[in-house]
Amino acid sequence: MADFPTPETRWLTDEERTAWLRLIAVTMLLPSRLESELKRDAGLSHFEYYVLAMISETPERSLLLTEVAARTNSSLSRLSHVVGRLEGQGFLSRCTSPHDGRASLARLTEAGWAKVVASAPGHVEEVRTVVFDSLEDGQVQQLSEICARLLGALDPQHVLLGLGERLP
Amino acid sequence: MADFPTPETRWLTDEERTAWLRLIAVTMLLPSRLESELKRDAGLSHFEYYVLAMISETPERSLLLTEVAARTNSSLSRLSHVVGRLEGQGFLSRCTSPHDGRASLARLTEAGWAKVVASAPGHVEEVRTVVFDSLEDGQVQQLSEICARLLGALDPQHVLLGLGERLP
DNA sequence: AGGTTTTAGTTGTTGCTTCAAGTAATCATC
DNA sequence: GATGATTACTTGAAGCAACAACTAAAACCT
Repeated sequence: MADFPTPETRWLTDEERTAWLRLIAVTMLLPSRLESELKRDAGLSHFEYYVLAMISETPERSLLLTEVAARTNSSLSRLSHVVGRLEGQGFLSRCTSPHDGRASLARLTEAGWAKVVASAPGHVEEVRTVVFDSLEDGQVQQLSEICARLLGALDPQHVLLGLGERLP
Repeated sequence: MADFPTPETRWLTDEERTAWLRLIAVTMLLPSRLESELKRDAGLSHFEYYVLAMISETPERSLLLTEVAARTNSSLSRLSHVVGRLEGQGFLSRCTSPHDGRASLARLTEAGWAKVVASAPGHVEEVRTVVFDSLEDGQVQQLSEICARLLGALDPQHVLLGLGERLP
């Protein structure tokens, strides 16, 4: 659209272009692969699994919705709908935070915990087959470092990795 | 679910786990970043842009829907809806293939070509800021190689890169 | 204390995606 | 050269996500 005032487009080199096409292909295929594996084996969407798994890793097996939303890069609206569904299926329950009347905690039920325990191995196996089995030893470290740098641009506060607030 | 016959889950090492969390964060954030940039600057979804851009790169500025679907990892159904919309906006037109009465060609209109020309620089700039400006020189090559390996598992036929059929 | 602002979450609408079913042209086979 | 199978797409219904508008609690600010 507004193409004129721009000094000059810095087009991609061939090397960059190839890397880009491959990266974009990965970001298209990887989510849908995980999606269908989880749907088939656990009856959950990847997002639903991710929410349950994240809550399951806390000591109390409960998390503030705001916190879940931040760590999953989801809007509170989306999360509210999804948590409503998961609650309807009996995997978690909502209760108002004792410290803050606005906030609600999502707490895993026994069924929810069981669901995670049952689904995790298959999911990890899938991750292993798709990602790590394909890579040489050194490449895991390389991938990690590269993604860390990309996240520096995509998520400067590192909210998604749950490191949002590291107190001073 | 069926968790028993599995020999033993091969859990992720710490290094792998970190790499995995970062990779998954990237696959969550990168698409939505491109999505909002394109929506804002060009009024297109990333998928719509990708379809137009892919067609624009052919000599005739036209492609079979099947081919587009394969290269974008989209179902024909999804593509049919999207192409319908893009046609409604005047960015492309459909016509039946002369060689195969079942197949249809999507051909860019002048407006469609203009749209791609207008949107591409901003999009490339965004890609550069988010991805390549963050990386050291060697890392572009590393990323490219790593993604190529992942695609080996995700897309063994390399359909997405448009290399599906290399005739004998 | 009172009023504004910010934060946390919910709800409803709109639109895109997926899924299932259907049509029509072509290929394959006998 | 008819019949069955496959391929290429279309269509309609259902579900999920994005967006906007709303409620309510807490924090902030004199």
